[in-house]
This record gives sequence, structure tokens and C-alpha cells, in this order.
Amino acid sequence: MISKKTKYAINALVYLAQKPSQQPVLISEIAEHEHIPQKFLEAILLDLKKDGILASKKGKGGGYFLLKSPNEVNMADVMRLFDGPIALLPCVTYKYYQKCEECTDEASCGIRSVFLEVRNQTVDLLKKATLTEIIKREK
Amino acid sequence: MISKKTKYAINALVYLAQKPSQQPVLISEIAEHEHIPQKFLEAILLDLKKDGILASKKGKGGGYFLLKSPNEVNMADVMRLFDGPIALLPCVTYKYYQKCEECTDEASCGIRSVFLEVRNQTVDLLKKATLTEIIKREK
DNA sequence: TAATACCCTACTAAATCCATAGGATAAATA
DNA sequence: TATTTATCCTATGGATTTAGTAGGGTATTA
Repeated sequence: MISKKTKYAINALVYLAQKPSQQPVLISEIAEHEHIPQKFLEAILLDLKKDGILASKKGKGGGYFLLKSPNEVNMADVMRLFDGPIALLPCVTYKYYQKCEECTDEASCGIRSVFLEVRNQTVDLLKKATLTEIIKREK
Repeated sequence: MISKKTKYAINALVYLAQKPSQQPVLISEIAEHEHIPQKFLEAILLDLKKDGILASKKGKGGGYFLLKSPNEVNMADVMRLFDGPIALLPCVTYKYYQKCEECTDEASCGIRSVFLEVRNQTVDLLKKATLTEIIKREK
């Protein structure tokens, strides 16, 4: 299961992607419309900003807006940002790789082979799932 | 990521599947060979027994052995037993289904559509991943 | 300069994970 | 029948993660 944080992030991003580009949207507006606790959402949007997906404007007339193009933002990246690796085993992840102590030969491990396949298929689907794609599917 | 519990369960099952059928194997032997804390393994094997995958024999000459055939035991079932649903969202799982509060029309939800696809593909792969299949891949 | 709205740190309740401890129960054997 | 063997069962605990809340700081703009 993905965390609520990731789910909220996706909801917020889909919402922002449907607004006129570069136009700041209030945190409170997103929070209310998407039913997300506002203070919690603040932290989420900040993370998305630090990652370069969103940008913000302070003061009156401020808010958050998409920095990246909606077809550049995919679910694999968002999930990794908040929940870490997508793989189900540490030995089939690239960035967070960790060897299994019990494993003598990784290349011939049948368990690893299965979970590597699962990971690759999942990452593939999630990379194709951009904001543009999600919005397209709403119709 | 799957829990250590699930990983240990899979390791133990693969080990047992390679032993002569119906022949009891000591918890201590599995624990040592697969580098699993013995007391922790006890609880895991008990769960597998309650689920009908394993059977046990008490007393001298006792131990655990596979009750189901190795080609009937798949990774989807094992993962569900210990970690719960495989799906990444509560609204795309069958047994543990839960509606998203914010969702007005599930059928047209683009996010759900994506994660339903991921779930189906994953479950498909994991169902094909039986003990027989895993052992076959070791070679 | 005052209002607005994002930014930052710290804290917490609850749940989950990964075990460990200690004994109860059942089966085989001498 | 007593003893050994090995599974079965209950309770407990530390560490980490999750899902927030509280409260104020800082920058921008009208």
C-alpha cells in the first residue's frame, strides 16, 4: 500500500495539473477540494517543491503551481519521493540496493528473479502513468 | 517492500519444497539453514500451517512439511497471508476494499485506473510464481 | 507597514515490525 | 509410565514509521 502522503501528493498534483499553468493555487484551496489536512499538505507540497516538481509564490496572490510539464511528472517518481523504493525486495532495487545475507549467488536466486520481474513491470507501468495520462483517463 | 516475515516464509517454503515430500523437517534446521531467528520462524510456520500450506508433526521425529503441492503454493497467497493486500490502493483491492472519501465516481477515477492495472499485472505475475517455478529458476 | 501565505521545527498518539521469553501441550520412546 | 523431544501458545518490548498537530518564522505584495 502507498502511504496517505503519496496519495495526497498525487491528488494535489492532478488537481494542479488541471489549473491554468503557472497560476498559483492556495494550499487551503487544494486542501479543501481534495479533503487533505491543510498542515499535512503544506509539508507534502514543500517536498514536491524541493524535488523540482512544483514551484511556489509567497505573499498575497501566492500559492503553488506545477513547474514541470504534466507529461513529465509520473507516478514512479512521486512514489519514490515519499515512500522510497518501488521494488518489493531490497536486492532488486537500484538506488536502495541491499544484499540478502542468506543469498550466496544472486544471479541464480529464483526468488530474486521473480521479484525483479514484478519490479520491472510495475516501474514500467508507473512511469507511463503521467499526470497527463491520468487526466486523460478521467474522461 | 515485503516484510521480513514474508521473506522468511518464502525462504522456508522453498527450502521445504526441496525436501522429500511429507518428511518432517525441524524448525531448528530451517532456521539455521535459512538464517532466520528460530522463535520468529516458529510463529511464521504456525501461520502457514493454519492456512493449510504446511502440516506439522509433534514429538521426536517431528517437524514441518509441505501439505500443498509445490505448484499450488504461489507468492500472491503467501504475501497476502502475512502482509495483507497486494494492491497499492485500498480501492483496487478485492478482499480489503475501502472507498476513497474524496472520490465521487470510482469508475472514472484516473488514479484508480492506473493502480488497478498495476495490481492486476502484479497479482498475475505473483500467482504464476509457485514454489515449483522458483526452484526451476534456480538452475 | 500590515496582511497574506508559504516555510520550518518540534512534538505526539497510534500502529506496525521484528523480534524474545517462558512455559504448555502433544507425541514418541525407553 | 516417565522422559525426552519438538511443536504450540501467550505475553512483552524496543525501534521505527505513519499520520498528523501546534506554533511560530519569513518573505512578498498591496
